[in-house]
Amino acid sequence: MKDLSRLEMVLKEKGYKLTEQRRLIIEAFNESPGHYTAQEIFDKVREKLKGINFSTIYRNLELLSALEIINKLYIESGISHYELCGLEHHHHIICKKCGETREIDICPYINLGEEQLEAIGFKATDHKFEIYGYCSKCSNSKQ
Amino acid sequence: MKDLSRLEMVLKEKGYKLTEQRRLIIEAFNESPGHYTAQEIFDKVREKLKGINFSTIYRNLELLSALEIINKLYIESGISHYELCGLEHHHHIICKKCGETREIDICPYINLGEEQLEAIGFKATDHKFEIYGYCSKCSNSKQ
DNA sequence: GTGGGTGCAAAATCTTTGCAAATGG
DNA sequence: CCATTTGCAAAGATTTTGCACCCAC
Repeated sequence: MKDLSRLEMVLKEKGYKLTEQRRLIIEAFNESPGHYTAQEIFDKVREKLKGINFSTIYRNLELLSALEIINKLYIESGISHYELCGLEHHHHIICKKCGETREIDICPYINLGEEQLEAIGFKATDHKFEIYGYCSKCSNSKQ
Repeated sequence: MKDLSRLEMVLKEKGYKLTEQRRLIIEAFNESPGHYTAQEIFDKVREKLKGINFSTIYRNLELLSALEIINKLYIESGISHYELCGLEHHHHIICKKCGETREIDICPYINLGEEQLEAIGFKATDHKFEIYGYCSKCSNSKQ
């Protein structure tokens, strides 16, 4: 369990308040590492605070992304996923058939020459690497 | 301009028909390389076939993705983008402030050891690499 | 107290689906 | 011909917004 002091600090610093709802949203992420949709976070938080509203979830996921407390991922289809920042850095492999997503700890960014980015004045802060294919279950029964 | 023979073949092979709508969708991609939203493709095609319907666009973008004629990208927020397959292989850098997307020809996959994938029986077919950060315009005026 | 935050309801946006009519092979 | 495809209309899913009330500071 990650402590909440950093969260409190970042919020206060920028003039945001530490509400019950915000604490519970972070808590939801803390309880099990991984990436979740807004819906999943909503469900988790509602177990503890039944009155919570969907718009509160969205507003805060957006805020927490802007504050770089969580990361917004665009893994699948049209649904945004979110994960806590500062987890061990990882990427994803995604099965094109069954949709299963797994984490891998290969990170190609390390070996990357950044000359091309520097040349155009781009300041990289973050990156995403995803490998698509067929998992062991699906590559056998592949159509 | 890419010729359409490959498209025709792939469609026929699987029992799909080469309709005016499908030709125009591919034509829209061919006219200028890049990644487009369903809306953008709809607008482009409608210039030539005013009766075309949005659901036709979506159904065919989905079909063409499944046939690996186009690629579905999840670059920004909740909006799917599509691009022709078989363009020179490239990846994207995306400005977190203004949303500008540029192509880069860095590909980290080449240097990648695949042992970890082989170990779990994952057959990779495809990958995506995206770098987020601030473009030269935005990194100056960054808040 | 006061400005930011929340719940609620409603709308906006993006995408999918069912069905009858049209059409490509 | 006839299975596939389309247009249309409607619904579904996800996300955003306006507003009155509430609460953390």
